[in-house]
Amino acid sequence: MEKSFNPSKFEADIYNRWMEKGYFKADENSSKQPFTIVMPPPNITSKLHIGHAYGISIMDSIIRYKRMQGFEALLLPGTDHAALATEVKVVERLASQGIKKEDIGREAFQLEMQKWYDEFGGLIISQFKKVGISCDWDRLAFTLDEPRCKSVRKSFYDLYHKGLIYQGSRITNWCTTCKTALSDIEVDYQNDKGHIWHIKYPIENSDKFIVVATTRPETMFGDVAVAVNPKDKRYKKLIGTNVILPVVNKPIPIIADSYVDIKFGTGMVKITPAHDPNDYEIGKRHNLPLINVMNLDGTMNENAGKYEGMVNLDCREKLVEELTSLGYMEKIENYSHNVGHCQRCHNTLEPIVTKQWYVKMESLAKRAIEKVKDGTIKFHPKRFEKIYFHWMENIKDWCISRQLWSGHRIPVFTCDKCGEQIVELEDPTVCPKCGSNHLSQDPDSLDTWFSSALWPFSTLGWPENTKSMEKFYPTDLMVTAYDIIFFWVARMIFSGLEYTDKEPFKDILIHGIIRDELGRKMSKSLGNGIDPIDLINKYGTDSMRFSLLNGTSIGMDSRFSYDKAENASNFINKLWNASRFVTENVAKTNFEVKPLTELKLSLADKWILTELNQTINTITKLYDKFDIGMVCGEIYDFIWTKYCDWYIEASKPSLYAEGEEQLTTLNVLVYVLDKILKMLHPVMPFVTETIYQELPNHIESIMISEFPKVNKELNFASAHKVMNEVMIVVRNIRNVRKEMNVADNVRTNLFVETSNKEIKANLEIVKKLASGKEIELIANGSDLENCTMVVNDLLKVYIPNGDMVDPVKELERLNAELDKTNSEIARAEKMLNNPGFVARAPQTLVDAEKAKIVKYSEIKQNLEAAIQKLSK
RNA sequence: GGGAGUUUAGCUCAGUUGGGAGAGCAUCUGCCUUACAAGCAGGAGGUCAUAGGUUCGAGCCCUAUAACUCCCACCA
Repeated sequence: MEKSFNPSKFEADIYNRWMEKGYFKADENSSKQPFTIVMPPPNITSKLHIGHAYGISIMDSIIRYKRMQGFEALLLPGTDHAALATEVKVVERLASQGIKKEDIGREAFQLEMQKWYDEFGGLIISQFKKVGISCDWDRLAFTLDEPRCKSVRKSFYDLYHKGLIYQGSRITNWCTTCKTALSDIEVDYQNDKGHIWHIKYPIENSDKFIVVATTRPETMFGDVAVAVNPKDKRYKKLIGTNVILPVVNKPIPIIADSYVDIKFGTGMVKITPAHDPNDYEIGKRHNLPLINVMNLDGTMNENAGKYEGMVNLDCREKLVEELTSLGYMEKIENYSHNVGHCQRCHNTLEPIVTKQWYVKMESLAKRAIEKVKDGTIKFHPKRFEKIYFHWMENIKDWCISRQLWSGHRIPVFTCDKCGEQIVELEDPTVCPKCGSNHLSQDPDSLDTWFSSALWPFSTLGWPENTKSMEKFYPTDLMVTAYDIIFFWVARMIFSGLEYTDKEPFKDILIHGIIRDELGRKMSKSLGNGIDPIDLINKYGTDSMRFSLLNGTSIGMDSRFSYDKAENASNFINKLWNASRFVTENVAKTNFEVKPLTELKLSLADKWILTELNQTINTITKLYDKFDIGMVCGEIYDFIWTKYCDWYIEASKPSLYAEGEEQLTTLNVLVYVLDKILKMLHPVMPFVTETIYQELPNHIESIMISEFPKVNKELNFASAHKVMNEVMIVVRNIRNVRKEMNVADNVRTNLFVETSNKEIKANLEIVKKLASGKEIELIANGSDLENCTMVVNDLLKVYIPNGDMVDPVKELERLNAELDKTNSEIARAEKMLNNPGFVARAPQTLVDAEKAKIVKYSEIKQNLEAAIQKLSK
């Protein structure tokens, strides 16, 4: 093995070999139990970002674990066309060349979209491969490809004919830049600073006036009433009278509606049903007309009189001037309030009444709620259920039409002659009602989330009854960030239940987002984004994965820092060097693999094997809980602290001996390393594969090896306990040496007094760990002069002081030890003297406290004897 | 306005059903000990946000308070 691990040298080759061998493929004809994760398809809007890398690292770790456990593991990859988001990008790109999409027309524009998809789709896939994900590339899906078009068509067809899709005119959020309607959740609210204008509306046939406040004065051309609260005593008399709309000079009635807040502003609200959702509702209740004053591009229409054709904000400015000059302006105040913005282009949205397609949500939502309530679908962490329920229980009909040229076109055809609406699985050519062949298709596209909602089953071949559907559906796990619970998770759930009659997945793992070092969201405008590919180039894929995963807990955000990447990199170096140590010693000897049960194991061997079992047990549970963050921490500790710091050091004496002892130790070293690599492989696929290939008994690839299981034959509880005590003594000896200012490179003789057979048989281990020069077993150390003593209940170790130790200091140290021991005894006694504790605490705990008293009393005696001797 | 989350070492965060406060980084001391100085060994550093309560026992459970973060709603 080389001196250090060089990721860039190995990774691409290893990945290609895995692909060539077909390890990533999932076989629908397999008899193994399936485990399926369908990957959330990234938008092909640009390249991979760190959030993708994080999510996919979680998924890949889980899928590799399941594969090693013998599941037919499928990680299904794909990409999303993200109609609006991508269209915005393509429009921007064309604009930079001075081209408008209208200039080139729908068909040519779609070619531009295709160009974009080809360019970035390929890039994203190659980047995913760099992250090392083991997905079945033969199944690569795209939300806009042929099979997915069929799924979309079928689902629309079904919903339409069940009467769950309808067309209606109502007020919707409209982006005047993107020139499309948006669904409610595509609106981002921002607190914008603006003004609130207080405008006088004269009362008809009177010289008095009322005052209404508005943040959008230009909408007054659409005013059809002024509303007051029916309980508002100030205005009771005015209800039913008219006010004159200034500039327009039209009478509108004062109406009563409980929606109006008496305390807010003047308690009078101008009602503009065509441009405000609340006014729209009030208008409906009072049968008021709708007066639309705006064109879809944000300019004013004929209802704005002389302002027709003017952009709304210009109109606002001019109108305010006119109102002021005519004396209608009461006052203008600064005002900040939440304003809806387009999620994609960030432009201010205008609520406008348009004709759109909607999905009726009530029945769909009901079932989707039930399946989470009854535990068929589980959220991890569970608290995200609440967010889901809240949204589902208050859901409004879903606006699915978008006035875009990209994405899935709405498959509704209308007969130009008789007006018949036709929705079929294939494009119709003649009208089934009148036979006319003059049919026109709805010009609009579907919300991109309409196709995303079908993803868990459209990717498996639905609506065809494929073998893959049979084998892998319902899928097992969905892994995604909390920010798309509404957009995606909720919609997949009701869609899956509606179309396939099954839940689309059993478990949903919700992860947090990766923030920057200061805890800020990564964003283009802040320029604080971290490119995962840069990280891979600098630290390697395994380090990147580990730095994103280690120490995270599910559902929680985490901060990225280069320290973490450094730490991961150091960890790999540690593992690499430990492996080098093992394999080089294997190479030096006549190594042969032997079953460990046939070997005479040392105390340290038994200890590490018992620790290994415990770690396997813990890690398996953590993987099963999808808690990859803890998996990383647990295995990090096992490798670094247990295997390297203790076991490898303890193994050296017998390793440098020859014969049976050496062979045994090497076998244990190799055995444990093999398990380590396998446990770590799901998280760090490349370095583990590289090292694994150096092990003497390896198979073709670690990827297809079996995940470690607890081996009960290799559990040594009592040896484990003894070794733990030895370790405590060793630590104490090291501690004493420090206190006595013994340099680390100075070795001292050690005299050991013990009745424990295991310790007697493993003195070399103690010598090695405690920097001993020579070690000798003695029957009774009380005769030894001028020694420092370290005690435990199992053994006493005497260190001859030589000239360098100050007896006064040693006395101080022993007294401090004694104090500590006394306080331990006092603590245990206090607990045992508490009748409540003895009566109510579990017996094991009570016994443990009693045992402590015995143990520490023995230590106390030894310390007191030593102190007495030294004081003489 | 409604809801959720967070608050633990200087920093980033773990902490399983309540049973002696943990890691990484940073810091201090000593070591080039034949895997690793990207390392080893040993320290120091905490009123677990605050105040109550339940309990033999609370970082963990309950109640209130404070600060920060996020989501939903969108009062002109």
